[in-house]
Amino acid sequence: MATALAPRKAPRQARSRKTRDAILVAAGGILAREGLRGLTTNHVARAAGISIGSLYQYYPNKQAIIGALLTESRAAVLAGMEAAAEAAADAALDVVVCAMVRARLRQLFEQPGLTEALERAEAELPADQGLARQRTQVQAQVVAVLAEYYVDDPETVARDVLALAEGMAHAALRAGEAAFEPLAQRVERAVTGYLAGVVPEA
Amino acid sequence: MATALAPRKAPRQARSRKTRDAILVAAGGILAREGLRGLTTNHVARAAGISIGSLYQYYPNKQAIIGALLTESRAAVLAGMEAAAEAAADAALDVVVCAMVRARLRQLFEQPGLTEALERAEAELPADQGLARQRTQVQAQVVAVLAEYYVDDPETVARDVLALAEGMAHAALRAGEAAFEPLAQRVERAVTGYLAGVVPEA
Amino acid sequence: MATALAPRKAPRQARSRKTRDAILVAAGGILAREGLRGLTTNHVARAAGISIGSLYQYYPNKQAIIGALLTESRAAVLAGMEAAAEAAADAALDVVVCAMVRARLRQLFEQPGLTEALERAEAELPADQGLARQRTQVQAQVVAVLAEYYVDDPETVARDVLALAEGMAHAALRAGEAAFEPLAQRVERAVTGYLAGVVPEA
Amino acid sequence: MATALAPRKAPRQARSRKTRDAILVAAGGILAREGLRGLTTNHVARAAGISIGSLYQYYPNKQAIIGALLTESRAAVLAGMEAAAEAAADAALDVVVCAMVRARLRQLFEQPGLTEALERAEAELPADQGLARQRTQVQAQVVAVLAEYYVDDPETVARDVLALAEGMAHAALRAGEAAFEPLAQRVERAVTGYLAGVVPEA
DNA sequence: GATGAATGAGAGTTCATTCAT
DNA sequence: CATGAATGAACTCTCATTCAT
Repeated sequence: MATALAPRKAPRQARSRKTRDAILVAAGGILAREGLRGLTTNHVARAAGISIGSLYQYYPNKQAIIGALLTESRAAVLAGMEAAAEAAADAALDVVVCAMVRARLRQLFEQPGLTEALERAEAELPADQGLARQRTQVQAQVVAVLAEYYVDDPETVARDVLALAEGMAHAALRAGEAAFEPLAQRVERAVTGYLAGVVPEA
Repeated sequence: MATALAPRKAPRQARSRKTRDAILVAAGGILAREGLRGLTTNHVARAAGISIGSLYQYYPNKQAIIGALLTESRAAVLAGMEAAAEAAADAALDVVVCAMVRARLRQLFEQPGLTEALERAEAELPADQGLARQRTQVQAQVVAVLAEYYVDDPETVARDVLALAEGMAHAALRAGEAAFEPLAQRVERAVTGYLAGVVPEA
Repeated sequence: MATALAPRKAPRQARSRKTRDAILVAAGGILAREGLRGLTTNHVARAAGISIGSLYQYYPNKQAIIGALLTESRAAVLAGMEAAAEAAADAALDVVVCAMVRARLRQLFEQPGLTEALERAEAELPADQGLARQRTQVQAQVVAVLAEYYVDDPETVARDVLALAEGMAHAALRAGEAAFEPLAQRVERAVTGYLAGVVPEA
Repeated sequence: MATALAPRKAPRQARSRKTRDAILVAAGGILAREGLRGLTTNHVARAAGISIGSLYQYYPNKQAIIGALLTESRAAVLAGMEAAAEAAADAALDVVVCAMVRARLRQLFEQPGLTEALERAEAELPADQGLARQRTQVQAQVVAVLAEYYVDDPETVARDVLALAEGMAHAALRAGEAAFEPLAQRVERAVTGYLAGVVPEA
């Protein structure tokens, strides 16, 4: 009964995969530039250089496109954060967390506007289990690290850290900041300050 | 082409003002409960207990309603933050800033969902000068305080502080947190930590 | 979850009622002339001399229009058959039944094509309780009479009688027969013949 | 404008004929199960285990498939009725007619749903000469018998008899009757009764 | 011949907005 | 001023049909 959010056909052939990706790229661009209001299926199809019928061969409905965009976006964060966590393994807690946060920030900077628009879009979407799970996974990755350091209430801490970083990044991007490093350092200050009251004395 | 966002007529008469407010209350409730998707003009009119025709006597279009809601919301923050700043006058920088941030947080908690939905709505609206100015004013109030303490680049600092607080609050509310004080203290930790690297030794 | 088939608003004002009826008349005409394929909402609106938006103020969806048409059609049969049954009260069984059948036939002749098209349309519609109940009522009226005469298995008999009459009428109309009486008499012959093997000796 | 309803190529090769039949079987099944609404060309192709492109190699359009289904169905009736008529040759008029009617009923019972759906489908199709002729042939076969017995207006009688039988059968099937014989006997009663007023004393 | 990706006209439906009453 | 019926552009999605591979 719940609308399927899964893409429609597995892209076995190279051409198919290209079309599928072209749709996502087009949709992402529109979403970032014009917001959810501008994201009409016809508009996406035109921007992707395909017909509306083709679009619906790849995605069963508009939500599925947004869902795929979200999935892709979150997979990228997850991958980035995982890599960062591994690279910083065995460092102090705040160092590891900051590394993960940086990975997240980098993504926000690479697709300015898109991530924010996507999250706004998700809020307007009917609730979907798959998407909810994905949203949790990003946080869960931070939780895992925090747990290793015996941080109390790691869920809340992870949520706080990610939320403050994202909040700052969105505001900075909206204000026109283009440089990554200065923002990253300011975020790190906030994160470190926040964590100072959380880390057990070890 | 630029649609006027100003309300249509000055509410000189008491009845007019009441109707105007009823529209905003109805719209705000719907926005908080059902998101931008559920906010249709007919729906608002019905919820406000008036006809669709009357609604358009008070607001020239849907955007104007959202604009009024945003204006109202921001006026409340401004008032709250101003009061907080005065009450904490002459205290240490972080104390004053935290007091202002608390005022902001309190508003977010009082209308959970609405503020967030309102901001999402604003992002989807065509850019409007008036609203942009308002957004700046909230930040400007913090900037004014920071400047008194000779903080460097007060615009960025103000933006950062507000953004991290709002980010954390939204995440907490979405996660179902209902208690104000715990969140406020966590936010203060982040703000204080962030500010520590900013305050001149003076 | 099941699509509502009920009309949207009660037509209190005369104008409203007129529009509602105009929609049904237009839809009925199209259905009779062009079949379900030709029955598009835009087509109906145009034929009714209203805008598509207005159409949807009166009926929540296309099915509801078909449903209303069916309801109207069945109400007419029911009324006609009831009147016929009363007028023929106390007559012999076959006389009463034939009177009812005639009432049914008369309706089929008055709106040639429509009844048939409506039934075809109903078959393509998702099952709806309300409609199913209505369909039963026509038969139930015959059952009631048969029961009074102690006919065995009145449900089957009623179904048979109505079905043979309708089958003959549809075929006759499709073949271009325009005169009512000759057909009615042929149907009566079949009905009487059929009933002869059914009536208890009394 | 008049779309050709004839199949596209003569099935000279065995494989061709098999594919052609597979298409019809698939289409017939879908039509019986899901009605005209469910009968999409892509759906048929998938159910037949071929590609949509291949489907269009065998039938020039969707109507042609329905047309072929109707042709097949009617050929079967014709054959059945012819055999029945021969087997009952020289019997009394009503015996012969009833035998033919039984043949028709048997077909309806063998493919419950399909024949009815097929007839509904035909009514929604644009009028086609070929199909109209076929429809006449079934009737013509009864006419031929009636004529032998010097029945007056044999066309009308044939139409009536077939129509009442089909009407009763469709209603019975829709009501869930599964047994053939009881229905057949009821139909025979109606037919015999009807014919009683028709046969010349001769 | 077979395939299935691609096409696009057109269907159902919504909703901001207007205007006669 | 209030009402709410009416409007129609715009949106999502389907499906018969084509055509390059």
